Amino acid sequence: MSEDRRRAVLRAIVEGYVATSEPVGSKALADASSLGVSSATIRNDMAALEEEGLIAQPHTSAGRIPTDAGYRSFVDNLAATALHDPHKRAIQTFLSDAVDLNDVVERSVRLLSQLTRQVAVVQYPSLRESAVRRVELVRIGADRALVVVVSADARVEQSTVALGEAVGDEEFERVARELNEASVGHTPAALLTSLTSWASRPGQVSWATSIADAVVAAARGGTVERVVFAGAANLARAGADFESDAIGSVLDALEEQVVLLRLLHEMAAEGQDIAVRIGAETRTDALARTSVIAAGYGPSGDAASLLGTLGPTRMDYPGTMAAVRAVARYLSRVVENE
Amino acid sequence: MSEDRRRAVLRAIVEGYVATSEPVGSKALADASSLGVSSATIRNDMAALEEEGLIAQPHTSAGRIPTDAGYRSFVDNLAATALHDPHKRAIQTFLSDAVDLNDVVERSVRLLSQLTRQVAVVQYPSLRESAVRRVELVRIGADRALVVVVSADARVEQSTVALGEAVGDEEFERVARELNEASVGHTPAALLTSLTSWASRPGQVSWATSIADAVVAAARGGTVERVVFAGAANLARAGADFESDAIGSVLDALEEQVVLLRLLHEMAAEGQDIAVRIGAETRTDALARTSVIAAGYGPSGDAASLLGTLGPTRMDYPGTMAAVRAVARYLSRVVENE
DNA sequence: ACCTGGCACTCGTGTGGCCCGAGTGCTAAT
DNA sequence: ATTAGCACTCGGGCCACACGAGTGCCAGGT
Repeated sequence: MSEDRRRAVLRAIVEGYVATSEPVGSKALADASSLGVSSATIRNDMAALEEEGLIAQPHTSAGRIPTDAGYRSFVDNLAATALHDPHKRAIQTFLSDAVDLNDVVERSVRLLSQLTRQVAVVQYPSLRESAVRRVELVRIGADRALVVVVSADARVEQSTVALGEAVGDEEFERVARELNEASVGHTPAALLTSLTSWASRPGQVSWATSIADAVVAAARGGTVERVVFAGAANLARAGADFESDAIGSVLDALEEQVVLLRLLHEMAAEGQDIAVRIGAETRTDALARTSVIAAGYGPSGDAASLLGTLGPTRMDYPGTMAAVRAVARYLSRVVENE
Repeated sequence: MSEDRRRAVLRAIVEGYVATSEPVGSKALADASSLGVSSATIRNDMAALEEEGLIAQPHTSAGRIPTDAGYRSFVDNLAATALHDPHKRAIQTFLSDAVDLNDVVERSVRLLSQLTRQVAVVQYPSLRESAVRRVELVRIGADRALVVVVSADARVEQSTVALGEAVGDEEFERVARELNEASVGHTPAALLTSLTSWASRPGQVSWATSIADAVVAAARGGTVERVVFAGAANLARAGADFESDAIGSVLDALEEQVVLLRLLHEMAAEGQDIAVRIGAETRTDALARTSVIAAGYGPSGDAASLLGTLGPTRMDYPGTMAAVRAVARYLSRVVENE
């Protein structure tokens, strides 16, 4: 009862079930697969695999399907698969046409959902450590101002501030100048101290604090975590794998962002180049029948943001992982050049 | 055979079917409803309604359900319904906490989807006619610049421009100053002429045209039409009304934006305060089994943007219409004050 | 002219019984 | 350790049947 063959049987079961979505039996395996043994032998192996909890049978007189643990074992014993060439080219052409960061993210998420035929998720690049390049103060009406913060990585964040009193032009200009002096070149962390001291300078205008707060918030703005997703339709298409109200729960979780972000963070913390959560491993009720595959991306080495896919546990893991890896790599490159 | 009673019967059928999602028969109507006639009479009316094409029976021995035309007639004969008080309050509290335009839109779409238990759609306010308030040019690297355009209605649009050559600081500053002089106060339309002449001024730097183009595009940027949606899960929940791959098509259409935008435009063109498209009236294959309810919103009188809901044709039209109307009204108010 | 009670008819759905075959586990032989 | 053979299980498909909801129509009443 060679250990190797048992792994091969498991792999064949996973692949068969993923391909047909029907439980696979020992006979079919013996006929179709390249393991040169009889169905009886395979049955013995299956019994062992079931003992280990890697496969299960839906009813007594049916074939076997992988359990979550079975998929896990399958994934862990997986050699990295190369992406198909046409897919590679698709990524290049798709992403190279993007005009700005939003567009890049938007395109990436669509692309990934098309490549994998799953729900794709891309977290906006988080720009924790980028310094402030410029702060602009623009008047709107007598007692309101628009704060625009441009960061070193070409992100623009904005917010409006109520000044609380009518302010004259010269004063406004002066404050704007001072504000720039106190802000430019600082990271969000440093900003906090430098602007607090600026705002509490003796004789400072009363609305300086509001402005300072707004600048700090805006500079941090890039840190506000957002995810975009695409391909929700693919969930519905894989309908056979869910009862229809389960689809609803999954969609809810997607819109809920928070849940998904927490999960992505946990996965990032594991520190591999690509992370896979299968079924209950997501530790999220709504996602109990789904798997999430995620990879980090970002400027060289610093994979601070995440992207990935979500789909039924019965999915093509090697192919999806290859696509996620590839898109993450290309996206890193694009972000770096921006 | 009074015309009035026939309308009442139709209304009762619609309401019954919407409530129970089961075909309603003559007996049930006679018992439950307040029309004081026997089931036989109702049967006659039903036969007439069926003749008119307003109702149909799924099989011979079943009750009747409304056709698209039946819903249409029902909606057309509808008096405006008031919104429930708790809902009214929900709208107020929900929207008054918003911090900026993005947030307002985001909150609105979620709110609307919760109120109606349908998919909600909000088009970003289109700001065609707002003048440029300020243009900022920021350097990124030696030969790239970030163009930030702030418009009078406090929108910020940005894009990056390749300059094509390394540019010195003083020159850069000078161009930035000139650019502002030539831009500020102009509407996008006026910008086009003023910036073209500026860029073709004798002795002008070679990259002036690229910059000018970027500014014009950014100023127009508010016109880029985008819709956001929320509540896709509600579609899945109403699963009984769709085969599961129909849900997929609808989700595709939602992500496809273009289709939806075209539809919303058509509806806006009809010029009522609220527009309803039922089933095939959407003239979109993917939406053949759904209805769309849309209303315009925007600064007083100028209802230039749209918002609405989308759901199965079997929906609560009066309630949904009331919610759409209410959110449109509140959103108009908010946008006006911004 | 309109409404109503009655009655025959249709047909979709739910139920129970049946068989078939895929797939298994076990055992004995190689 | 592998294989062939065999008895066994059980889910799904099929058929027949009865039930009942709902209809259409007609004749009689107001």
